[in-house]
Amino acid sequence: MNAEVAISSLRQVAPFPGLLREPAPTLRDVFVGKVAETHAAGEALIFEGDVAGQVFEVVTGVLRAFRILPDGRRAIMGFLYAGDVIGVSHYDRYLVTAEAITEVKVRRMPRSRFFAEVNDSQTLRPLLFALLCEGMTAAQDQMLLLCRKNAEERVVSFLLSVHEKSAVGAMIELPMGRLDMADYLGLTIETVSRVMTSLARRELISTVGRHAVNLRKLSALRRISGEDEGADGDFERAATRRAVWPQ
Amino acid sequence: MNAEVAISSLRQVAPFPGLLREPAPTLRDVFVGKVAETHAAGEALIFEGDVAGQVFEVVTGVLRAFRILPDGRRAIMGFLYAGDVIGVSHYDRYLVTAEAITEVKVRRMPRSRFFAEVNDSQTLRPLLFALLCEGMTAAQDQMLLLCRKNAEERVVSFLLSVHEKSAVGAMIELPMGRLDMADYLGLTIETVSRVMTSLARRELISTVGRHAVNLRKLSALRRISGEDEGADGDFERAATRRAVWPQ
DNA sequence: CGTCACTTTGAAAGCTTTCAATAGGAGTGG
DNA sequence: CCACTCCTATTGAAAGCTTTCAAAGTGACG
Repeated sequence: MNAEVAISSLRQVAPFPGLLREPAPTLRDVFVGKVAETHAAGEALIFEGDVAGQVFEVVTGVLRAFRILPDGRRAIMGFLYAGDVIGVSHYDRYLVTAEAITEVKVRRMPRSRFFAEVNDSQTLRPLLFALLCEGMTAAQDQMLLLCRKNAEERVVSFLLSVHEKSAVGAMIELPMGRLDMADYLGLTIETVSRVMTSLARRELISTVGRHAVNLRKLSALRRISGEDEGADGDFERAATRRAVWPQ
Repeated sequence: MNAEVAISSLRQVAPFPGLLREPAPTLRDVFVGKVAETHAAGEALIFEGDVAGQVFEVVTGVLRAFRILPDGRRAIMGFLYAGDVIGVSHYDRYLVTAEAITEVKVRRMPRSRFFAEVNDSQTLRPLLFALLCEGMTAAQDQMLLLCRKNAEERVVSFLLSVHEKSAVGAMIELPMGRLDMADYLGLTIETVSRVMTSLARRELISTVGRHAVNLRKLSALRRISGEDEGADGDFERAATRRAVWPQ
């Protein structure tokens, strides 16, 4: 498990993950020596609006980070996996609530110490910078998805992104429930369910229980996701749909 | 104009802008001495996918930063105002295309030098960090908007966010066209237009030409935006709409 | 003052949501 | 170990909001 974690963490930072074999420094190095604490599924580690005193590193398990509108509507900003860090911001309050989806193990440290250590280290600093850039890129991908993709494209894009994170053949795990997926993709639970059913009926995927999916036709799924260049697809439509962009 | 710019730039960085009176260091200090270049409306400064060799600082004017799906659908990730910086990332390619909406003046420098200078400066480094955090927060606000708000809430939220950036009474300027607003808010141009018309008919706003709006009833608009706590509103609905969140 | 591009408005269609009911899984207790 | 119960997921039908298609209106600019 630890090796897997290290690899996934590496990929976030190294431009060419395949080229790296020996252990490279990662942000998680700041947390060495801290004891890992365990939280049960459903527990919240931090609450939106609370004073942001601590920074956490996910060692094991998956969390959801979300914000809630006053009337109760929830939007999940992202899912946190091993190697991810929560609570990094220059605001004095947490911007999201982070809740365990599965049982999780995390290590924590005071935010002030975290920043001091990272700031003093010539090797750690670029890693924090890279982490923030990764986060920004993920956020932009998500904005593109929410802004311009339909329900099927959203679900397929999500499945593929999970696949990229944890590529073990064509099998992916979905620790989160359908409601989490819906609140992440800007859909309702029913729509997510319908899309999944439809994909399965077309044999593009097959569900294995509620929390695992077999991506049976990856290339077809990539085409559906909306981000495929359509190498074999119709070039015409792509060129004529919208006149590139207005001046 | 310069004074205005400095103020808006300060707000982005200082936790308590009201407390600062004398010139504080800002990221733009890196660009002093660089000549400002002018670009006409419609011109692109950087292209998504191009090698990211340069970092730009907006001196004057407004730009749009966007990504495009293979079939031509466009999503605007954000609008860039004076004091904003483009091209900062640890990827070697630009992630977005940045196009001038109005005539703009920018200052540029090689990315490598930008990073070297920021990295060497004890005062500049936290400013870059703050900039990234600001960007992350804006992205999360946008994800919440795109994920869970309806058309009217989106448009009103946008108008209010512009108002916060450039509060000059109740008047705001919208240098971008309706299509830009639509591609930023995940709507169509027609829907944006309809919402604007509806708001005007209800006298919550009044449009002044195409590029200026008078926010006539700010508190009502805040209530509509979806983010209002509803101090005077019905507390019941907020509490019962969704059972907080599922375990 | 005419042209062109952008915006507004209308009507119909479509996709997603809402409401409702059934089905399925996981955990608990007998 | 199996039955029961509860929570989550799936499915169906109708409603609703936004989009699409189409046309008229408005403003900027040469």
